[in-house]
Amino acid sequence: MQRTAAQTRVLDAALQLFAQYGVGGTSLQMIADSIGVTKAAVYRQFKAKDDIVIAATERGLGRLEEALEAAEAQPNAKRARDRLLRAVVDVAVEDRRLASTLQFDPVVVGLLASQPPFQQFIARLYGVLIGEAGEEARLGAAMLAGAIGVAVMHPLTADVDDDTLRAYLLKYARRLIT
Amino acid sequence: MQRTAAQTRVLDAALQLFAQYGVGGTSLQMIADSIGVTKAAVYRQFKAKDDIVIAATERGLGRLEEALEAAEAQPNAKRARDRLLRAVVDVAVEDRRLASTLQFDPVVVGLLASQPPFQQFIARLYGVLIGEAGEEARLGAAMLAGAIGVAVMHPLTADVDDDTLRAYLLKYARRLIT
DNA sequence: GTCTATATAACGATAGAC
DNA sequence: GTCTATCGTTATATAGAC
Repeated sequence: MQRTAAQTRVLDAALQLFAQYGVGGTSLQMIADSIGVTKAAVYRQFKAKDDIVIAATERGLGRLEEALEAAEAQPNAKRARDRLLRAVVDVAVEDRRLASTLQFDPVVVGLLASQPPFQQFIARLYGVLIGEAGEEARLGAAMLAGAIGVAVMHPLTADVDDDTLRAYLLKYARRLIT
Repeated sequence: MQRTAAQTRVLDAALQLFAQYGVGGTSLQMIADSIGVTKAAVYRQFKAKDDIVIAATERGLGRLEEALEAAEAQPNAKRARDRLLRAVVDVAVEDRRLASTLQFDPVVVGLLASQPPFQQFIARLYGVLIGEAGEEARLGAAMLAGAIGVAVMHPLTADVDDDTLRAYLLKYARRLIT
């Protein structure tokens, strides 16, 4: 989806506020104030608050789309999984706060559950990461999702630089899904 | 803190709604309706919504208090850590949805950050789990927190029974902090 | 402890001028 | 694309009777 400059400004401000206050704790007034316009100007770009949440999520997950397609085209399952895992870690580290907002915010979770395209995307992601595997593999994947999402924004890791964080995450992540 | 029966009814209803809709998405009207009384009756028990959130969190973390004290009294650091880890996993599994609400809800996180007693409790918890260790141990602990919190409520693990979940969580958890 | 009723503020969202 | 002004709803919270 191609966004105008005004829409991009709204999304940038919204994502920052969502990460800090949660989606439910972020009002359109706060978004408008943060950009320096009125609420009406924001509504001109997105006709409802839900649309802002959805667009923000699309932008966040969009960065994984390319990596997912590449992984699905890779015939070697183990290699596909490893490359996708690397992409997931990259995105999470690069956008530390966004990662946990999208994964854990109750409003985002509830909204995404009602949007089939998102469910399908997530299903494809896990399909590559754990295949059609059994109980133990599913549990490992669930722990992996939480481990990455939380580790990148946890106070304990706030002073860890990106490269180090990436390296450790990959190392431990492989322990969880191998 | 000793609670009256009326206060307990409020907390029970609040926790269930918090887990389902998030704290920000749960109004006092919803809590009152769920109990079958009016808002005014709820305000009689807790003078503000924040107080309900704090009391609910206290009750959730209170179940770890005893285990934490026992662990701190244990001279063998490795054994102390393992016993505390077991208690954390037990509480998380037993109250699957509550665990992630308390850890990840933006409102809870923001509110707890302004309550020194909670910060101290969390610091004590991590103190036993990772000691005064370095970067890698801190990162392992952060991943561990996310892994447990997410795994117990993830759709991928919804059909895994408690005993199996506990066993797997302990097994993988030890891979993260050893 | 619970009720009715209300104060006050903020929310999401829209109309219409510029 | 942004503004002022406003609608209708819901939120937190309180006063006072029973």
